[in-house]
Amino acid sequence: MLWRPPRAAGRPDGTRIIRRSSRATATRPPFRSMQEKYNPAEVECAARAHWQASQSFRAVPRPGKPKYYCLSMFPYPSGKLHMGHVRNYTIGDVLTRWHMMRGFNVLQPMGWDAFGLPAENAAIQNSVPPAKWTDDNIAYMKQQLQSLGFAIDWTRELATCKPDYYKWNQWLFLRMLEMGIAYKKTQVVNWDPVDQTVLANEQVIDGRGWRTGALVEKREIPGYYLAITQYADELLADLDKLPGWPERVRTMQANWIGKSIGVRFAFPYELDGEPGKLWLFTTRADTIMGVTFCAVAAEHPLATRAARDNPALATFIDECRRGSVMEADMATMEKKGMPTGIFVSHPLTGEKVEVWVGNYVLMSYGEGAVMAVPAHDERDFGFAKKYGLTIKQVISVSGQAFSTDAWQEWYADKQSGVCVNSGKYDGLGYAAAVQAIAADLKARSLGDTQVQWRLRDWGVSRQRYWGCPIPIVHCEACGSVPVPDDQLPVVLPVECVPDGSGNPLARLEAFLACDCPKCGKPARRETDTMDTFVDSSWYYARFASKFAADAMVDEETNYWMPVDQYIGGIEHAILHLLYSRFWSKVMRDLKLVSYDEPFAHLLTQGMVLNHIFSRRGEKGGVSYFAPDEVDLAYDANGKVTGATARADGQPVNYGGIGTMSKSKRNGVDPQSLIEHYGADTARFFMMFASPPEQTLEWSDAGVDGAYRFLRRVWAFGHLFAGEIRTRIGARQLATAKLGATLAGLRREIHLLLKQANYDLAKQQFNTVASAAMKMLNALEKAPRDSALAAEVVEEGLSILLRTLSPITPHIAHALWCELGFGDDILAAPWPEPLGTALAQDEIELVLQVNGKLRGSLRVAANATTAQIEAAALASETAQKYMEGKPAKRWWWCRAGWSMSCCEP
RNA sequence: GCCGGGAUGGCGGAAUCGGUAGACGCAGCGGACUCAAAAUCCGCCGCCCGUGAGGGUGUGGGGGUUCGAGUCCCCCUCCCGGCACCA
Repeated sequence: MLWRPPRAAGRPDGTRIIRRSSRATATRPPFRSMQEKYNPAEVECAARAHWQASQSFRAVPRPGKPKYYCLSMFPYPSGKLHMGHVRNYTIGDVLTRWHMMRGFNVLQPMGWDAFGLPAENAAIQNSVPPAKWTDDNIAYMKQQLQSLGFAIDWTRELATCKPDYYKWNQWLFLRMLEMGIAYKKTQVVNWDPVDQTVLANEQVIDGRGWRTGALVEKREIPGYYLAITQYADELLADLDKLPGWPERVRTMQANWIGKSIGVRFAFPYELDGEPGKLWLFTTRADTIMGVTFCAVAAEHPLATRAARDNPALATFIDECRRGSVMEADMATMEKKGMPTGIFVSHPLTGEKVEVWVGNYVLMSYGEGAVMAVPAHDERDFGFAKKYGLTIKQVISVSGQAFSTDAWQEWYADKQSGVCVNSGKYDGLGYAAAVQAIAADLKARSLGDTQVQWRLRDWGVSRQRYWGCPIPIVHCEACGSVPVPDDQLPVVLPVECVPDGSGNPLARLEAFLACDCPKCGKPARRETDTMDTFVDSSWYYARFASKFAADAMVDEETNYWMPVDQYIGGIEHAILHLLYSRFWSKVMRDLKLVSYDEPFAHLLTQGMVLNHIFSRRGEKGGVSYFAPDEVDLAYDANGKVTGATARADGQPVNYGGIGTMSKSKRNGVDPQSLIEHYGADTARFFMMFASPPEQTLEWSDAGVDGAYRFLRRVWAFGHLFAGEIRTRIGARQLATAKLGATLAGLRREIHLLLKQANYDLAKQQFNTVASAAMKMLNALEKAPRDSALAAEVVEEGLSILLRTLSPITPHIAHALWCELGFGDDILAAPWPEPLGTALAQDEIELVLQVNGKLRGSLRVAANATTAQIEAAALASETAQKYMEGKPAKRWWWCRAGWSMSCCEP
């Protein structure tokens, strides 16, 4: 869809900015024709028309210019833009435009993460096909994005729900099957027994299905996995290749991958006359002599066997099946267990150890069994206390007394403990004990050291309709057969309307029926679709490519990739970013791309919050009030003392601050903001209110302040055009000697510019906005009575407009043209502070005595240390606070100012 | 529960390498302009004591290092993100 101005104002050719007054002033220079009042709608319309006409954001490879690929996480088309999007994309746009002005060849694309659950929920609610709902949302949100003036190359737009995109999900999945990376095994899912359907974790509320209220069960079904663990070593090691990522994200990923070296070993047993081995893994082999029981998962073969002739245990195992599969729930739920009556032998002592079934042991993790050392593991300790099991101390820390009464932190200490009650291992520390015990287990062929990863393989099968079909055909004779490349894509039918009771694909004969690619006989298609994280694992590479019909990516990808700056929410710190890194490495191993890591620099932006107001209803329910439906009362200090609903004047409760959400009614619609104030105000407030990585609190008053500032910028431009600019004669600023006032003003502007440039490099945009405000404050107070003064102001204004332009591009563009600085501010060079402007004759020093601030001192900028010390000692401050004693020590701090100190 | 992060006036936040805490903005208070209002402009604004000059105190709480700590170290509290099927 082509860009269309939302209103009729302005001309699409973009050659002139303001039309209304142009007839009366047609013969004057353009800067004299500008309107006195800031009219954001006109200004923004015209600026966008200019960018559209000159194809300003079309990105093509240009050898010889440094490239900059700036990518914001693409949105899920949920209906309309929310403030989080506005914030995310404004950050990206500021970086994009800043780099454009600094001579980079910039690519900033945009697209749609278009498969996912909300489309199915909307279908259930409104009986709209997910495809239609999604397409409508994309059209609306695209128009919203365009009205915000982002410097996006829309020729590269893509949506992951379109066959020309997801074909390549399927194609790469088939390559992964060939490589042995994709494979099939059972997975545990949430099962709603009433709707007979698999539920997502978010559809399980307090252990019940969201629609039916039925108790959710765990169910094992087959599914496809991607062996991300084959890349675990590289994913961990390559974190060191990402210095442009926040330290905390790298730490989170490293912990998630979770490399640990431990011991995998077995407890031998004999059951039903057959010998067997209970395998398990531990990182605390040094405590092996303290094992008093073992625990297995409810689905473990030993548990199943024991339940055969133990109805109580069978009931307990059944109970374990109910409940959520989420790790957070598993970790916080009450630990329960039951003995199986089966005993295994301790691999080193031969002692009999009983096997229990524990609801906290996961079959899908490790071997589905754990050794229990109640004395040195907090969870085992609680479990043993609850069921009266033996607690045997085998680690001691000198000076600490062990007691089974209560758990103490040091019981689990690896650093300072040594083995006790452990026979030949007594006295050994952690590392030595693990080594000795592993060697002994190996000698008995009952175990060995093993590297263990916390990271699990990525289950990609989803029993849902609105996703990318998994390209597999099920044939009675041939089994699961991959769809041949020349039959791709397997197209998802777009007319289905899910109703919440299972996947509609499973009932759609037109989709299901097919011929087996191998034997040609009638067969059935796989109805599972792929996790939507697959879609978002490689979209950045497609953006950088020419969208070829016959290739996943082409050569151009290697020009733009890796992404120089990736921007998105901190909530994606682990899964999306890890999956993308993994997918990139697979593509690299297939020689599709030439990079190891997809994202060179990462900026994780904080969430957008707003105030929450509520009132408890007569029946006990809580109703929420939107912030604009509430009046606040203040005390004399400006502190909020209460709130009342505008509708009825009755008090409402202030519920603090929280993420914007529909249910709390505290969301702010970007659309109304844009219509009311314009995109520049929205963008400026977003950048000014807090630094990108922190949460941002919404404030209507703050938005007003941003709007007020932009009006002042406009008014100053008008003043400059009418009064100041006419004073400028022969250009003399480069050579003239400025008086103290003008030199001070010029120095202030250049100092602010220096700070703004520093902060841009740090990606701290709130202080860039604040520097622009300070520049305007200085310019408004500036003398303007001479040609030289006018020239200083002109220079300052040109710096201000350029500093502002990445944040508020429309108004900066309009004023730049109107005031005669040039045709296109995007083509103007980014300003740099001048040494001559920053120089000063005198500097102010601060005096501290014993670390306390006591006074200040002005000295010549070129004064020597000795001169400054002499002046400091002679100062009133020294007389008063040093009581005539000589300074014992001096400290000199940062350049530009310093301080001194004496000790008593 | 585990992993990661955060806490500075009435509010959002600033303080670049351990060196003037509170820049900039919002809210509030006082004033100018106006018939009036809006808009705009000027001034004040951490807390306590003091008429004032000035003094003390202060960056979630407790301890420590240092001439000097919002910043570094240890302990604690509260809040937020993630926990593998929300995206």
